[in-house]
Order: sequence, then C-alpha cells, then structure tokens
Amino acid sequence: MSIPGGRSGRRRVADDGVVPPPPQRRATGRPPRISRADIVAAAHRIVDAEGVARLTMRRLAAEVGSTPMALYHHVRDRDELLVLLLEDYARRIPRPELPEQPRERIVAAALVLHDVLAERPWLVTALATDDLMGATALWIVEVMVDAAMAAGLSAERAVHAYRAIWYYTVGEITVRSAAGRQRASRDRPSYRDEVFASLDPAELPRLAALADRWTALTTVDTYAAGLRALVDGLLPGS
Amino acid sequence: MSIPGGRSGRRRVADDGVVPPPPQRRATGRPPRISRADIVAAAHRIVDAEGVARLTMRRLAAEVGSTPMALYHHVRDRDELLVLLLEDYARRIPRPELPEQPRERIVAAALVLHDVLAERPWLVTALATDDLMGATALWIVEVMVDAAMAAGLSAERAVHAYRAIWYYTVGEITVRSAAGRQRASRDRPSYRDEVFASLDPAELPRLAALADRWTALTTVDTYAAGLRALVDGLLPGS
DNA sequence: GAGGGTTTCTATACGCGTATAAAAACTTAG
DNA sequence: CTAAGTTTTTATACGCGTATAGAAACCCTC
Repeated sequence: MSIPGGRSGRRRVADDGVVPPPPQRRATGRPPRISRADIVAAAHRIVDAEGVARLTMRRLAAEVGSTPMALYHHVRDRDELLVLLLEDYARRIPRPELPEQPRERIVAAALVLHDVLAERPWLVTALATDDLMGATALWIVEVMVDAAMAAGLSAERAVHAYRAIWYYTVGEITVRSAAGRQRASRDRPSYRDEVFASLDPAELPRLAALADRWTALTTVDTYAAGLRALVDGLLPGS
Repeated sequence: MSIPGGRSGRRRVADDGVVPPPPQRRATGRPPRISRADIVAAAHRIVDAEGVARLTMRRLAAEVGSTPMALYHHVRDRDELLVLLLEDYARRIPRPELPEQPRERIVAAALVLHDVLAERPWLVTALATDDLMGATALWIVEVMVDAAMAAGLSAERAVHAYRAIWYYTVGEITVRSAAGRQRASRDRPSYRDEVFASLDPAELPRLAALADRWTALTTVDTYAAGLRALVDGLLPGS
C-alpha cells in the first residue's frame, strides 16, 4: 500500500528502536524488479543525455525496463523524483571555503545555492513544493541561519532572514528561467514588447523613457547585487 | 493564421497611422462565433464559481459553448488566458493613497502587488513567463521605479531594484502557495518532517535546535518585514 | 502440496494542453 | 452562379501525469 522507506539509512527498525534478530531478512511479498536507486540513476541518464523535457514517467519506465505505473511504487510522484535528483546533485556540491565574516558567509552560501539551481531551473517547482531542499543540501541552510545569528539576530529572525533569501532566490530562478524559455521560442513578438511599444509617456513617464532599454536592463544578472542588498537590510546596522 | 489583435485599443490602424475610410468594415472570412472577451468572461465565471483547478480549456470551451481548439484562435495558450484574467483583476485594484516618502512608496506599491497575487497564486506561473504584469498594472512598476529614482538611484539601478523586489515577491508567493497546497493534502507525512526528525545535531546544530519550531517559524507571514529589509538594502544609506 | 498474506507490477482509463488537418462560413472577383 | 481567398471552427490525435483494479510473485502456515 505505502511507498517504502524514504531515507535509505534507516531500515527494519521497530518503533522502539530494536532491530529484529535476523538483520539480513527479506520481507514478504513479490520481490521488486526495480529500486528507487535504479529509477534515479535512469532519470539522471535521461536528463543528461536528452534534457529534462524528455524526463517523463513513460520515458523513464522504458529506460528502467518497466511500466510507468511501476515507478509509482518507489516514488510518490514526478515532483518527488525531481527532489531525489536534486539530492544527487547536492551531494556533489563541493563544500566551499566560506568567509568568516557572517555577512559574507551568508552571501557565499546563497550563491552556492543559487548556482546549483540556476543550472537546473526545472528543479525549482519541485523544490518550492517541498519548500526546502533535500537533506543533503541542508548545510547551506545551517550556514545561513548560523551566520545570521552570529551577526546578532535572534533564532527566529535568523530563520526569517534565511527565508527571505530563499524567496528571493526562488523568484530569481523562476523569473529568469521563464524568460529564457520564452526567448527560446522567439517567432512570436511577445506580449511585453507590444505593451512597452504603446506606453503612454504622460501616464508612465519612467517606463516610457526606459522602454527601449528595458529588455537589456532586465537581462543583466543582478542576483548577487540584489542578494547583498537583501542581506544588508536583514542584518543589524552596518 | 495569426491570433487577432492583442490590445483591444488599437484597431485597423495602418502602419502610417491612417485609419482606412470605412471605419466599420468587416474583414473577410468566416464570422467569429466567440470573442476574446467572451472567453475571458467565461473564465472568470468558472474561476469564481468552481476554482482555478476547474479552469481547463475543455471546461472553458463548454462554458462558452464551443470546442477546445476554437479557443486557440483567440488566445495563444492557457498562460495567456491567465494573464488576461490578471488584467481584469488589476483593473479593479483601487489605486491607493501612496505615501510621499520614496522608501514607503515602494513598500506600499509592493504590498499592493503582493496582495493581488497572494489571493491568486496560480497567476504567478503565468506572470513569471511574461516576466511582467499586464499593462493595466504597470503603474505599480512605474511607482516603484520612480520612487527608487527619487531616493537617489540611477535609472538603471532603479530598474534593478524593482526587479529584486519582483523576484522576492514571486518567490514568496510561489513558496507559500506550494506549501499551502501541500498542507491541503495532508494524509502523507511530508518529506520535510522526515528530514527534520532525523537531523544530526552535531552536523546541523542550529537546525536541530529549531527543528520542532521550524514549521511554525516558516508559516508566519514575513513578506512585509523581508520587503522592508530588501528596500532598506537597495536604497542608498539611511 | 494448498491456501492465505503481502508486496510489486501491469493493464486500462481519464482528463489534461495542444498540434495538425480539414471543414465551414463568409467576402470578393470573374 | 461559381471559384478563389480568408478566417473561424471542428475533428482527431498525441503524449503527458496518474487513479484504479487486478494479476503476479514471493513468504508463510497448514
């Protein structure tokens, strides 16, 4: 009925924490032909070779040599699969040298987070659902909360600060990747161009003056700059 | 072949701006049975009565008394439909009294924006694609850019400041609405609970200490507080 | 052996967004 | 009246995520 053990670490431990005598005991039931790890590995192969758009449950089933619905006994849904993929990516992040200074620590940690996601923007939807990254990447959150407290924030406010940074990061990835997707399919002239072309300078003088530069201005990568501003505002006075 | 006139404002105007002699001229071709306005109105009805989940192209076609594919001659895709819906919502926003002080103007404008979206989080995906709201809500952007410049920022930096706020807002809505959706389907115990339950206090002391308060801490609405911090960081020093 | 219990896997089906191709309904030219 | 051209509408189809129901494959106890 239920999906088998989430974290692969704990297995066959009763509620009281006692491990049953035969540690290498096979549970009853039909033996599985595929495993969660198989699925994740196959998913990795597909994403690397054909892109995430091709990562469908049917394609994945074919890759592991099974049927689509069989996957659902090992993975709750497609979103969970994406989170598992991220888990793998996160494991590979080299834990970088972090600055000592709290403010710079936070910025550095957020940049690591951002870089991982920016390369795989399709993860963000799945992540937002889980609101937090997989367990493997939690050290980034720890760093940020810890540094925020070192900078003088209470535990509560440190968490809120982390969250603000998380929001900002999710938003940046979402918007920028959506914009990129749109630029990719560039036969149509885009709603925005049309709107900007017909701006009324009397009503919206600033935007009208910026209209022709708008696309250029909003294509620049300003994540780091905005992040620094946010952190500056979040931490107690300069 | 192409989808007829975007903004309903300009019609039958040649490239040189001269209106052809017969202003009430019907173009050739099969006369339309439905219009863009019909579609948007029907969409509104469905969303209000049955929720956005029911707003499918098939259901919408039934509502306007047509077939699904007929809609696609008046609307590019479902996302564009959502943007048109937002357009309508935006038109209804009463333009509030805005504070004179630039910093507070920005905050107030962002809060208006946030409130509109927070009530209709499903709009955000469509919006992110278009990266900007429909024309009707552009005054919010104008206010923010203008106030940022009044506070001493260059035009470029003012746009970047607006963008940072936009990112933060999109992220907040995305994450919070995803979390809400998840809390709605609460039979399963959620991946996050599992992760937090098995935190290693030696590795992640801050998070372990906060584990039991985490959900409470991350459920609080901190949009306004984070926004103020962001604006403080973006505008030149106090 | 035979029958339950349990787990995994397969078959089938639904509704979704939308691509594609063709039919229908009109205007205009001959 | 007919033929061509244009626009809108329809029919059909594809692949998607996944719900549901039942078959298959194993372990036990008799």
